[in-house]
Order: sequence, then C-alpha cells, then structure tokens
Amino acid sequence: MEVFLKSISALNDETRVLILRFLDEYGECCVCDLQNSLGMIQSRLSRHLKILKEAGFLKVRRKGTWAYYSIRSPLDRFRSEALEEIRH
Amino acid sequence: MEVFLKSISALNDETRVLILRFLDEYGECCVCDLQNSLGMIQSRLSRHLKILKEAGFLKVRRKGTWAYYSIRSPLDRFRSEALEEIRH
DNA sequence: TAATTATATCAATATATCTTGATATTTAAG
DNA sequence: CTTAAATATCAAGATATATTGATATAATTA
Repeated sequence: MEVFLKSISALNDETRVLILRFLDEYGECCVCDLQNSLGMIQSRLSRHLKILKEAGFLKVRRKGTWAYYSIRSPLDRFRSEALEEIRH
Repeated sequence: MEVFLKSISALNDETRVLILRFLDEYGECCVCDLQNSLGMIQSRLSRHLKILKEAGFLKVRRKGTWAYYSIRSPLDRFRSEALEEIRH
C-alpha cells in the first residue's frame, strides 16, 4: 500500500507529469536543461525530481556539479503503464 | 492529461484505495454496508464514492433510497492495472 | 584559497484536500 | 401528509502539498 500510494502521489501533480513526459521523450537531462526547456525555476525542479526519484520513476547520475536525471529502467509493470498513459 | 490526473488524484487517498479494494473483493455494496464494514461515517464515504465514480472507477445503481456502488466494468487498461496493483 | 556554477534544502506563504457534524434531499411507510 | 431512513451536500477547521526566494552544499576553476 505504501509503495503504491507513493507512486500515485508522485504522479499526482501536473509539473511532475510534464517532467516525466519530457525525460521520456528526450532522455537524460540535467536540471538546467529542464529549467530552460520547461521554464521552471531550479528549486521547483529540484523538489519534484527528488519526489519522482524517491517514488522509483527516475535515476540520477552525478558528474561534477551536474546531476543528470533520466527515467529509471526497467520500470515495474504499474509504473510502465503509467508512463505509457502519460505518452498519450 | 486531465483524465489521467483525475484518475490519479482519485487513487491518491488511502480511504479510496480501501474502498476500491473492498468493492473489488466483495462486489456491489450500499453505503451503509461500507459504513459498517469499513467503520467510516456516512458523509466521508459519500464524498469518496463520488470522487471514485467521477473518476470512472465506480458505478451506482439506485433502488429506493439505497445506492449500490460497484466497480465499473469494463475498466480501461490503466484503471485495471491500478486495481490489480491494489489487490496486492 | 577565493570565486563561480549547478544543485539541494529551507522557511514562509498560498492553495488544495480531508474530516466532521449539521443540514438538505429523496423515497418509502404509516 | 408526516415521519423515518438512506444518501448527498455544505461549512468550518485541520492537514498536506506546492511555489517562491533565500541560503547551503559541493565541485570546479582562477
């Protein structure tokens, strides 16, 4: 239940759905890419990226001061279905 | 997006997950059955049943003053997957 | 070491959602 | 027509979540 609700509450925000859709379409991005592409300030993105990561949707790769976020792979069945839903 | 987020926000509450799980297991119930079985007051149930219905998870059958709620069928793919997730 | 850059976290405020008890509505029964 | 029962809705307060700007951290470069 907790895991399910954690996934659900991560999805329950338009900003996070936009982030997932963008990373799904364009692949790995650093926070500043997302800032430019989605027109959001950094603290806002950082917060939502953390929530998506902790809910199992994203992974991070750090290189120097950069943090590159991407869709975690493989996703389990439910998260995959959710992502599929987000694509359309 | 609106439809997806409406489904997601309907799922984003432990009370509603419990209601879905109960109706999935026991089938059609009236509100007073749920009151007794789930130990929740009537106004609370009524609110959550409405949200689940409007998000496409439930249907109602009215008979006299009674309202019998059940899982809508067929559910689309994403809602089915969510329900499957709730079963376990 | 000091300055710079990218990212993370915090504090304050704003907004949304949930719970409860009270009231309204609808239908059936006396 | 009045009463009672089941359900729906509303208003108020409580709780959770989002946004923003400020600050902290960590790595890089001068």
